[in-house]
Amino acid sequence: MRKRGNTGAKRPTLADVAALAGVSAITVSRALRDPQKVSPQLQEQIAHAVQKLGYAPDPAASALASGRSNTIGLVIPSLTNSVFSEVLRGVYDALEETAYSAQIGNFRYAPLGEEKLLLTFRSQRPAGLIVAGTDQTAGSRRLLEEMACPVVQIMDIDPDPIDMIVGFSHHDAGAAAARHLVEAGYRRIGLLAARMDPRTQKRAAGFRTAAGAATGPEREVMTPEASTTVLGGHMMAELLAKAPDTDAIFCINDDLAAGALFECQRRGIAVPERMGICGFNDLDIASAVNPPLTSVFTPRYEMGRRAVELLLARIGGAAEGPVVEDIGFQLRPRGSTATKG
Amino acid sequence: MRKRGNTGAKRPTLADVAALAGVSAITVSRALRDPQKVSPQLQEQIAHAVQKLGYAPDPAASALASGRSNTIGLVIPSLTNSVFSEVLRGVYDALEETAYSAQIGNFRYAPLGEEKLLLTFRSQRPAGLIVAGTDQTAGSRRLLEEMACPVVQIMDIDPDPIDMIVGFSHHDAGAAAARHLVEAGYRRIGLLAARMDPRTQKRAAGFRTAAGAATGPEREVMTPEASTTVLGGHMMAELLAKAPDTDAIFCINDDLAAGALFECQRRGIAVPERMGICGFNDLDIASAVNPPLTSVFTPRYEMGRRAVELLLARIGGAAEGPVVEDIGFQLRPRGSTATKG
DNA sequence: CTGTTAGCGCTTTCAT
DNA sequence: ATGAAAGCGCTAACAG
Repeated sequence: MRKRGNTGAKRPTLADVAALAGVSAITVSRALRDPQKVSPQLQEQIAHAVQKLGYAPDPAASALASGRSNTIGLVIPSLTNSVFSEVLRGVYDALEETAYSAQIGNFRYAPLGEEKLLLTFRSQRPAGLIVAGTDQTAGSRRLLEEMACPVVQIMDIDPDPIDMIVGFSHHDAGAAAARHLVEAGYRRIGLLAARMDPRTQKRAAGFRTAAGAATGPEREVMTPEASTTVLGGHMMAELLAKAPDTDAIFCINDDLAAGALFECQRRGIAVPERMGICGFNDLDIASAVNPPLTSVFTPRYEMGRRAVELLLARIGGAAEGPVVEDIGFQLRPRGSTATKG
Repeated sequence: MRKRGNTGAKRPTLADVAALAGVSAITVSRALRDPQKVSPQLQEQIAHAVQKLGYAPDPAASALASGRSNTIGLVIPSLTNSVFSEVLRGVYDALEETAYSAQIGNFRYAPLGEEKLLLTFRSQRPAGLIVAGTDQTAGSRRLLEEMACPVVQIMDIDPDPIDMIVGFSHHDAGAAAARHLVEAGYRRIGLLAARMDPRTQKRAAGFRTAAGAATGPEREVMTPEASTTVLGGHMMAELLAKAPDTDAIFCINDDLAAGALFECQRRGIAVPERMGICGFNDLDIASAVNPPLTSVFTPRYEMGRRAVELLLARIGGAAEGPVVEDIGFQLRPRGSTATKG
């Protein structure tokens, strides 16, 4: 067995490229970062030398010398949640072909995890930061305010962002779901909520406000557990045990909603006639089941993309000052809440 | 509005800590990286100074000086695929509390994307690399072989790994599904496959071999599209159109399988009596639907964890030499293939 | 166990 | 438009 690893040949440096191109290192550096500052003549020679040597800049050296990295930090509470994987996709897509790359920090909903991550990120001198939500701890908020780079909050909206924000109102979204169910004729509406993070709570609060007398604490089933489809089934069962006359439910996300639907099928409870179901996020599964689930679409991919765009604009010199973008949501009525009787 | 960013106060450096603790910089460096090399006395003073100044090491400077970073690179073809998000979770969990952090490279199934990513990673001098699959291009394979760090391939198994490998045989897994369906009494078995990556193809090949005369090309529906539950429904419809007498299907993953089940429900096709369904991966959805779906469980989270463990062991000095770990899979029979009549 | 000396590869002045 | 010198913050190698 051959020994692994590039034991010989040191990787080429700027100096090597410079020597081969017959210029100085700094000229190569410029040609690579800001080509217009170098004559076309030299650009050509340099490009040739880079090509020939297979030169790739050392990001560590660059970061050290310049005091900033090409990293965009992304701070999220979960990796598995499909909501965040869509955001991630948007972020990565928007970063494609730019000089920047993403670094994901996952604090797994740990109370002090976010602060710890921000400390780590700070030492990396990121070019920009994207953080989920508006409910940072005081410590996190201070860290973010003092960060020497632009910051975008996503997933939620707030008139007083740390720096920039792009998201939507979870309160309004919950309220929209409630109004839809009431308009569809349901009068005893339950609530299924898992993973009680701040945004979940806001949706729940909006729902309660708008549903008014059509709902009540006796029709709520909540758990701190992460939501899964299986869990949705269990929670539906629990709700039916404690409030059997419930005629509709708002589920804080589509996994739960799908699970609730399956539980209804098992029990022979007709959806939407005997039980209306409204989910949240409009995942793929929502439109695939029978009947398809009414859900509230949220622009997750777009939020990721947009956050990066805002960052890049600011890095590129856009004026400082708060930016607040409400990206909206969209109630999508489907068979699971088709007007009652 | 206050100007954002830490405009004043430069961040403290090793030298600042050293001065405050009354020692030299290198001693601080050692105390932080390898405490046993420093007397308890000085450790204390240094810890105190670090605390007081809020010192955090600069990873760029460290990487530049030492010639290696604390980054573990992860090269995967997709971020949205729930299979990879579980792997990610395993990787992040295993990295927790270590000095290393993950850097995700997503090449989105682009033909030359992987090579491009590896080039980028190489310039970062990663501490280790995790790559999905065994079907690298010749260029990627060469890059990986020459990488000056340990490399783990995951998701698949191969007797001749680049360096280390942990995964399972997709061929065998596909074969196991086929045998199960045949043993359950099905005789005209179809195949639904999307996103035809190398592992998908191996599962399909294993399925065909083991199903023998119980399947055939006329019962296969394939597409390069990414698989979704909605797509599973469409593909089921297509299969029923071209081979109406099909009595069971193997779906290359659970999203497809769930979609196929829903399509059967829409058409009043009884599962498992008139149509058996076997999925793949054993996602949460598989056990939540009605009837629950037979599926092949794959240890995705565990693969992510184990890959990191192998890397850390090697970094920590474990002997060189190929490592091949077959982590297995597990057929989980459920209602959707309950023995036929 | 602790310190000194050099330098990692790049970018920032400041000249020319 | 190009270059020379200096140094970013840390660690390797060698002393003591």
